[in-house]
Amino acid sequence: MTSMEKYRHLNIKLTPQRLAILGYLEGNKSHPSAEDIYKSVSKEFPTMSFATVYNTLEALKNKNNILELKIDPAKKRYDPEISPHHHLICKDCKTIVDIFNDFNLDLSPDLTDGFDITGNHIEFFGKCSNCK
Amino acid sequence: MTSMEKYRHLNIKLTPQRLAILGYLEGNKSHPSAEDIYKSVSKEFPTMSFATVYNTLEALKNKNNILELKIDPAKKRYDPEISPHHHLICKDCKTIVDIFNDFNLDLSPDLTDGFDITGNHIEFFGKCSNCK
DNA sequence: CTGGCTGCAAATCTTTTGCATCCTG
DNA sequence: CAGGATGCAAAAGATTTGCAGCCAG
Repeated sequence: MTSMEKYRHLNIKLTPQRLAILGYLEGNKSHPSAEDIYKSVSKEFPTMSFATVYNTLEALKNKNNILELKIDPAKKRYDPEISPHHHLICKDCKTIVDIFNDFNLDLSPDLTDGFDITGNHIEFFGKCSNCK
Repeated sequence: MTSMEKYRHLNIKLTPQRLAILGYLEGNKSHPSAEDIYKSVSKEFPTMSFATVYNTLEALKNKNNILELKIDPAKKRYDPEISPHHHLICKDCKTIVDIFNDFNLDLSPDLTDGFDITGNHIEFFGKCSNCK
């Protein structure tokens, strides 16, 4: 299957830049920032601009093909793993690891202040083996 | 008890500006941003600067007197409630509500990639009664 | 007294936007 | 061939920093 075929279902224009970004994200477990993506894809496309990176990330987010993570207050990070999961983050080096455990997080309605709850996400924090 | 006495244990210099910020935060459940704090305290101290707000928030964070929330990617928000709790956020208006439920979030060590886990935080998201 | 704090302004960093040109569908 | 995408540069926001003068302890 060509990459064009693989991503046709996204219904977005598949430019070479976008295919390069999609290729970089595919199976990527590093939870990269926009700058990480820019730096990597720039090697292949030296004229790549940040606007294109952000534009593409926005499009992919709207198509539910990636998640935008708020875990690092300094910058957004992106996750191509869209099945429900949680995250474990190193307080020192900000490494992020996926956690696929299933937890029961039901809330009794009297605690939810009238909200309709549509989802949840757990952030575990600690220190990774490298930083210990 | 004067506010001086109330905050002496923080072991930071208690300037009038800092006391005003502490007073604004005391019992505040709105999870304000630095700008919210600046706007409010500026009424009392028209020469207040953002540097002082950030400086004070940084000091309080280091003294474990407030939490810095990453819930809103656009800006940091601060929480004077430091006992362990979780948050419920409205995807539309970004209102944040505290959730004091206790959840069992143990992770088997084979999932934690060698991390020492020191804490966790659950973010519930949904739509508040106002935005529905 | 003196080291930490304040206020102001400039700098930094991430993300967004305007616009002319380009190219996918 | 039209509308969306690209690249560049400038703008926008939030946060940080440098520094001279100030004041709480």
